[in-house]
Parts: sequence; structure tokens; C-alpha cells
Amino acid sequence: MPDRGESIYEQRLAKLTKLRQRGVEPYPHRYHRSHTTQDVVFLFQDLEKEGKTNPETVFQVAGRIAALRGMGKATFMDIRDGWGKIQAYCRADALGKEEYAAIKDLDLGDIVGIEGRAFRTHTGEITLEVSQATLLSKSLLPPPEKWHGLRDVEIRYRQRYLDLMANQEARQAFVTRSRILAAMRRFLDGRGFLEVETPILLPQAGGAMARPFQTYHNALDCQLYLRIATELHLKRLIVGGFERVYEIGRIFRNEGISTRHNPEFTSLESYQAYADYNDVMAIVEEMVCHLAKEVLGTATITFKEHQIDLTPPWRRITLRQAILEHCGIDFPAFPDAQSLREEMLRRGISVEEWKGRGKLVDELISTFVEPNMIQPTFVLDYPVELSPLAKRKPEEPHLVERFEGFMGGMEIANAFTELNDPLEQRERFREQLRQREMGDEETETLDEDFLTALEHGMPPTGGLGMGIDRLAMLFTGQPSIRDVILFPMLRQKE
RNA sequence: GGGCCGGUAGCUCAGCGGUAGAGCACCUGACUUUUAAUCAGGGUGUCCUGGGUUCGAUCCCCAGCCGGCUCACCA
Repeated sequence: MPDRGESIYEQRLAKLTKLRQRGVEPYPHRYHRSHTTQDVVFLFQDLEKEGKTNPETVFQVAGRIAALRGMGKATFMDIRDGWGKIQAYCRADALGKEEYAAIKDLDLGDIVGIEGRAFRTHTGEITLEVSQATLLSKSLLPPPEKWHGLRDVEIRYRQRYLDLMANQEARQAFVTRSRILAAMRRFLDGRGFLEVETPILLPQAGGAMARPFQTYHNALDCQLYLRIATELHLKRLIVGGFERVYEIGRIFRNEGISTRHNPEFTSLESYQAYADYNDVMAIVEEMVCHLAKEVLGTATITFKEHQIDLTPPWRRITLRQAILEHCGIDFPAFPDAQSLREEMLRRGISVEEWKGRGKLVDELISTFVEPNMIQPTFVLDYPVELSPLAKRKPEEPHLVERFEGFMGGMEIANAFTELNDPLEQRERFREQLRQREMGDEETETLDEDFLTALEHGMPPTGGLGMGIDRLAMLFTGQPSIRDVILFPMLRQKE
């Protein structure tokens, strides 16, 4: 027996050594599992319904020992696998001295295979009476506490496997996230969209106003950037004749980290030829509602004490009206950066000098509009300065056909009728460069290759961007983005 | 980057200017249908790190590291 004073690790390491000395392999290569724990429960219930309360069927299940209750010459353990858990019951007289001693030597956290018949205990729990137990992987470190689970958020993020072992809610959030993605692909595939993959490493990062990560390619001896959006490449594919494309993928922005921001996050972007932003709006509300019904079984979600009803049609409000309602500024009345800045200052909103009119309006949106958008809302028609890739409204040329979708106080979608006039696009890029010269570090860069693509002719197109992480937050009720990203960005330890 | 809060046993946490505490986990013993099993016994520790104050610091002070929330920035 291990001496007191030895760490749990040392005790278990000693057990492992002893097992090897006895010729027992603590890390065997495979195990024949006949059923999952969930299968056993369902099958046993079916057998019971047929009146077979003591079935002969022998099951082999495998999983981690999640709880151990030793009773002397009997031992109970909970075996957890990817589908659920089942109780195992070991009796000394049924197993023989040696076999039972080996079971007594198992530890919490070990992965085992157990074989036996199912029965119900006096307290009614479906249980496997173990006729054979096989160690499949010795665990050297103890699992997190069984009752309180793992609370330490730092360990939950850094050692996510412990979080997944200990906290079923955490596990469920990631299952939900995965199901959202799967349902989203089915939805888009069913509407004739083609899923594509475009480059992550690029000579220049465009398609959004954000700071990129930089890296370097040795063989090509050139500076590269990680993409900040998939937009410009997807539109090249529209030019090429793929009329409905989408990409679900990771994009990277070299900006702050918060409960709503991770440096790498997952976006959906889709582009549909011969559609405009009204068509995209219809798809977004239909898709999000459909996803909720498919994944959660309901069109009403709960987020931060809010009940959010996703049933279409969603509320539509112009940006002008939204800003007017929430902060009293009628922004079209201030046609240039200086007058708008003065008006904002008059109302006690301080803003950086370098910000152009577009960025000032953006500030009003994020400060006053976004936090108040709880129920699903489309905010329409943005100033052209803020949207260099979107097409103007024919009747109001200082605005573009763009909308953002908000809910739960977060922006989840951004879409527009795509600008396909190559000459105007070039001019818009030039304006962005002027903003950059004014000190704005987050502007579009002029992408000559993209302009060439537009010069070959892009059909009228409706485009969409959606933040998958935020959608997952809403669907799982998690107020922090870190709880829907398996391995969120944290500072390196030491 | 700023502000606030936190870091004590494997986990969840309490505590205090004077040799470090509880529950779970772990170890020893009892127990053949238990299930947060129970009962008896055992504390297993770089009190985040480094300085300082002090007779004495886990506690007080300073600096740093890591995390959370928040503001700023963004999606």
C-alpha cells in the first residue's frame, strides 16, 4: 500500500508499475464495446416491457469511472461514456478473489471496459452486474470534484477536457454549437448553396475593417496576413459563375479580447447572385428560426433573462430611426464628420479626432443602438462611408443597401447588396485609403486583384456575414464567448 | 491598455500579524443492491511570485504574473 505523503500521482504511478509487473497492460490497444451506456438503458427498458425482467443478454460497455462506491465485498461504480452513464455492480463472490481485488485497485478516472448482464437494483437503477472488468487506460491524475464540479474558469478554459468531464452544461453547449453548424449546412445546401474554402493566408487582408495578424512565408520570402473576412474571395467565385456560395470558417482579428470577442472566431458568409439585401434578410430570419427549431426544438430562446422570439418576420427599422430613437441624433442632418462630431460632443459623447463620419455613426450604433436590440431586429440603410463594399440606395445615394441583424444586445448578422460597379468600388477603396491617412488603422485596403475580378463583371449579388460564436452564445444561453469556444485565447502561462 | 475583484490541499471554498482549516478526493479499517453510500481513523500545502515593514507575514505595503468582470476597440 502506498505510504501517506505520496501524491495521488505517485500512488497511481506505483499501481501502474505493479500492473505491468503482473503482466497487465494498463493501456491496451482496443476493446470490443457491444453497446453504449445509453443503448443498454434503452434495450433493458425494451426487454422489461416484454416482461423479461432478468435478461440473459451480456453487454460490453466502456467508459470512464465517474464514481466509486466500495461496500466491502461489493463495489458500485458509475461508468460514463460519450452517451451517458450506467452503474456497474461488482460482487466478490461472483468475480473471485483475484478479479475482485483487481477491481478494487481501479481508481476514479480510469477508463475501463465492463461486461455483464443488466438488472435493476432495489432502488430501481438499471445496473450492469460485472462478470469481467478490463482496464483500458490508467488515469494518473484525479478527476475534478464530483459534486461542485470544476468552477475555476481558468482551468475550465486551459484544460477544457476537465470541464467537459465535470460539467455537463459545458458539454451540452458544445454539442449545441456543433448541431447549429450541421443544421446550417443542411439549410444552405438545401437551397442550392455550394460550400467552399478560400485562403486564410493572404498578401493583404480585406473584406472588413479590422486589424489583421501578420505572418511570414519563408520560401516565398513575403509578408502574409491572416484573413479578417472571406468576403472578397467569395465574390470572386460569384464572378466565376458559382451563383450561390458560402463559407463557414475561422477568421482572425488582431483586436481586444472580451466576453464577446475572441481573436479567432467562426463566421458564415454567403453570397447569392441576382439577390439583394431584402432577399438576404428573408433568408436570415428564416434560417435562424429554422436552426432554433431544429437544434433546440423551439423558436424562443432564453438569453440573460430575456426571452427572444425568433419567429419571422423580424422587426425592421432604419438606422436613421434607430439612432434617433436611442440617442436623439438625426445623423443625416450632419453630412460631414465635423458637424456630427460637434453634435456628439454637445451631447457629451467624446470621440477620437481621427474618426471619419462613418466611424462616428458606428460609434452611435454600438453605444446606443446595439445594447437595446434585444428582440431580433434588422437595422437598415447605413451611411456609405461606413460600408465601402455595399451598393448605394438608388433613391438615397448617401446610404447603402445594408442591414445588420441584432438580438440579445449583440450584432449577429451583417449583409448588403454587393457593390459590383468596379469603378465605384475603386473610388470607395481610395476613400478608405484617405481615411487611413487620417489615422484610422481599421479601413479597407485597395485590392487590385479583386477590382480586376469586378471588371470582368459580377452579377447583382446579395451577401451575408454571420458570427457563429455569437449565435451559439444566444442558442446556449452563454453570456461569454469563451463558453462556446472550446479553446479560447488566453495569455500564455509563464 | 484603464478600473474593480480574485489566486490558500487534487477539486470546491473558509480563515488569520503568532507552527494552516472544512467538505469532496486520497490513505487505513469495517461493510454483498449502494448512489453526494455510511461509520471510525489519517491532513497529503511553494497560502501565485519577488521584494519591503515586523521579533514574526499566507495575512499589512510595493512591484510583477495569471484569471474574471467592466470600460476602451471590434464582430
